[in-house]
Amino acid sequence: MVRRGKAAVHEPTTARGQRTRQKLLDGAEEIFGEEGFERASIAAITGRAEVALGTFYVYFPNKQAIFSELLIELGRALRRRLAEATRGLDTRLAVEEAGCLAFLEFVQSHKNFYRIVRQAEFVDEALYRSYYQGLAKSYAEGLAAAVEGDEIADLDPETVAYMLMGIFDFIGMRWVLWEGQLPPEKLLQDVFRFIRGGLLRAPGGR
Amino acid sequence: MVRRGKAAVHEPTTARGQRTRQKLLDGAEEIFGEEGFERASIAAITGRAEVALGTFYVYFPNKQAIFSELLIELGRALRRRLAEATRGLDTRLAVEEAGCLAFLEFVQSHKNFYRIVRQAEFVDEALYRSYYQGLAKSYAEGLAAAVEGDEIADLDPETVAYMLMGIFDFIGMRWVLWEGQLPPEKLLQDVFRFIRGGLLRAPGGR
DNA sequence: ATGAAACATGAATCAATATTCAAGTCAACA
DNA sequence: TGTTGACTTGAATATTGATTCATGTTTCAT
Repeated sequence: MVRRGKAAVHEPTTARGQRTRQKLLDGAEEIFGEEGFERASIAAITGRAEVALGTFYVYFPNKQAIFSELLIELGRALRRRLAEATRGLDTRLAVEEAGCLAFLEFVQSHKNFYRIVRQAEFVDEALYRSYYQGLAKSYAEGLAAAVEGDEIADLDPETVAYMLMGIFDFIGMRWVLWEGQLPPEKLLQDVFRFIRGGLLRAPGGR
Repeated sequence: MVRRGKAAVHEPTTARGQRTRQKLLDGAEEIFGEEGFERASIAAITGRAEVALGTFYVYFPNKQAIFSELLIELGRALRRRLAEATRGLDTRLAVEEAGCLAFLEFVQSHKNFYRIVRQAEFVDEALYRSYYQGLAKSYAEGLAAAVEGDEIADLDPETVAYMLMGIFDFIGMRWVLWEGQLPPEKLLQDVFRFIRGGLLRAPGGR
């Protein structure tokens, strides 16, 4: 029999438990997004979730645990969405464009997404890195294949992955986060033109 | 006569005071970088600065004030450095390359820079935005001139500014922050090739 | 129907720390 | 050298909030 230092934190077995746990995750996403990790109090989270304070500790051992779970969940959801949005597209540029749009739309429907990811740098640095490393890795694989197939210029795939993530991140910040809307179509076209130019066989030396 | 709710927080008039205030700013940069705003305690800051706890409140009214001042200082220092590094260059692409390198080097010598900027989103959101908006504005002006002079493709300058900032930000994170070094020359060349491709007259429709 | 798991509750504990303040120390000038 | 304003000190205050726990309540298999 395993002895634990603390009361066991169990996965809920009943439907009621599942619901409560989910309410806590939802509340936490909102509160963390609004206040940031440190200023988010457990009381605020349970308040938003409409459960009592103590209930929190039935499902999570501490504040950091629910945050980390949230980050993992959001990362998974984003990647699922991206895979879905780009499935079956046959040119790399089409993948980029669809992926960019899906990303921006995802952010728009998870406004607290950015803020949670950024907090993560201070809350759970290892997880923060693996979030980006994971994204970059699968991104780079797709790019490497496109390089292989001579579809795009021969640039280091990981480097390109980080550049593209940076572009999307900042465009998302500027428009979705600050203005609450997708960038106007005209600007989105400029984003795509820029990326297209960068990915296609670029001019050689200076 | 102006009445204040609190004891006046004065700028130091003597050299000793100047030194002490600066020690506090330096200590704060380190501690904020290491711990993040919320977890950074005033005691830790004064400890690092080697002054007594109470001394802090002689120079700053509260924790947020020193943080904001730090962000403003760092922003200023970065822009000064960028202006210096790109002064006199005559092609836009040369400006981009020199600016990119100067940025990465700046980050390397101010390791806590990133973390402070990112914390800012939660500590002083207005200042955080104006930090990026200020950078983007002067960036966009340079780009607009290059578009005007038909040196680069006709893309929305502000959009391009955010894309480039995103690229630099992520490359800096991946290499300088995570590896503690500038990207290998080979990768830097790929970054420049990508940017060159994006900025030059990009292929039209798909 | 009923007893045992599961689940829910919120007052109490306990540590951390931002900020204040009353009492010193220093440096320079008259 | 005595005086004064500038500067420094660190103990005391006051609040906040994470976490615990003893006590109810609900669910459901039998």
